[in-house]
Amino acid sequence: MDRPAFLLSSLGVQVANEFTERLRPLGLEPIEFALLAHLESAEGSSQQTLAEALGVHRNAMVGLVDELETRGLVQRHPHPDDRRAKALHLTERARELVERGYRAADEHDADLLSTVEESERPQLISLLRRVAEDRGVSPRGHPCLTQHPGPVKRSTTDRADEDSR
Amino acid sequence: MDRPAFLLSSLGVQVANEFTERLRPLGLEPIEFALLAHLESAEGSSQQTLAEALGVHRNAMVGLVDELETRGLVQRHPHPDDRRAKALHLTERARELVERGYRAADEHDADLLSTVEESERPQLISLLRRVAEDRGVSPRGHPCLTQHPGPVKRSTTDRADEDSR
DNA sequence: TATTGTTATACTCTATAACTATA
DNA sequence: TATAGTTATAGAGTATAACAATA
Repeated sequence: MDRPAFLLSSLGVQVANEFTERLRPLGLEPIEFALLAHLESAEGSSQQTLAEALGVHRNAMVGLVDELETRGLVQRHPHPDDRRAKALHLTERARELVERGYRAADEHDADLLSTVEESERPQLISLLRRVAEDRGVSPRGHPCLTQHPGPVKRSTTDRADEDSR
Repeated sequence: MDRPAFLLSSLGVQVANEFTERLRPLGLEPIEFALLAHLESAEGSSQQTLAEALGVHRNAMVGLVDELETRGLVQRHPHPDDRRAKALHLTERARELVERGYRAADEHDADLLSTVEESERPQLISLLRRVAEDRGVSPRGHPCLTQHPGPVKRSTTDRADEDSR
């Protein structure tokens, strides 16, 4: 099966699964790593803001933060500008985990490229980036694995014009 | 984010979602198309055999076949060699759908490659195939979208060596 | 009146076990 | 005793709606 679409999607799922496995020893799910990593460069964000950045619903963010707070990785502080909101902060332990997560990602990348000639790597990356940009790939996370596919616009009137059945 | 792993996984999920959308007008889910397409080249297979080929559990296969049978796309005949088994057969309508599905896949592939120079396409495909082969990507379907991730080997003793919490 | 965080509920999916009829 | 297909049930995950506090 040399179809580009087939290759890309099965390879993509495989790679996402591999990353999940590399994160497992750190005790992090991909969405949790994404949350912590994003928070690291936006310390003090509100849950709402973070939720939008990660593409999860604010209701789901509650449970996510609950879990990470229980594990001592994030803290909810009062938000300086808005008394309704919580300002999220990373703990020292979380910062270490994020660093280890990035290192895992580096190792993963190196492993992925190991079969590709050094000289071909820039081209592969540039081709992938070009295709991804062309399709407007959102720089979010791994919707597949993080199980936050977003509202699947399949409202009432859908399935209307299907021709089987 | 130019990490190969990140590019590959987000692009893969995107591409898989696009294919799902292209299949929608045919009234087929990816797993259903996979089932019909596979059956086309293995007419008369038992549910068990097909289930293994597609990477779904035999229990799940029942509902899948039920649905397709209701829609008049597959038929359960008595299996010539084994009275316990059902021999699955495609209807004429299903054959047309499979052809349209393949055509949708062709269009999708063409669209994917439209931003890539004609001269670069063979190399892109060969690179992807090389990486995929190196990782032992199973030639199955789109586990992500078909929602059949298989048993997630996360047995009792798992999560033992996690270091957070 | 709108927004932030929260909780509760309903819904969808899937994994498991158990049953039957055959082998 | 094992296997093919089936069914039922429980569990996980997610989406939706509704609420209190604040803007």
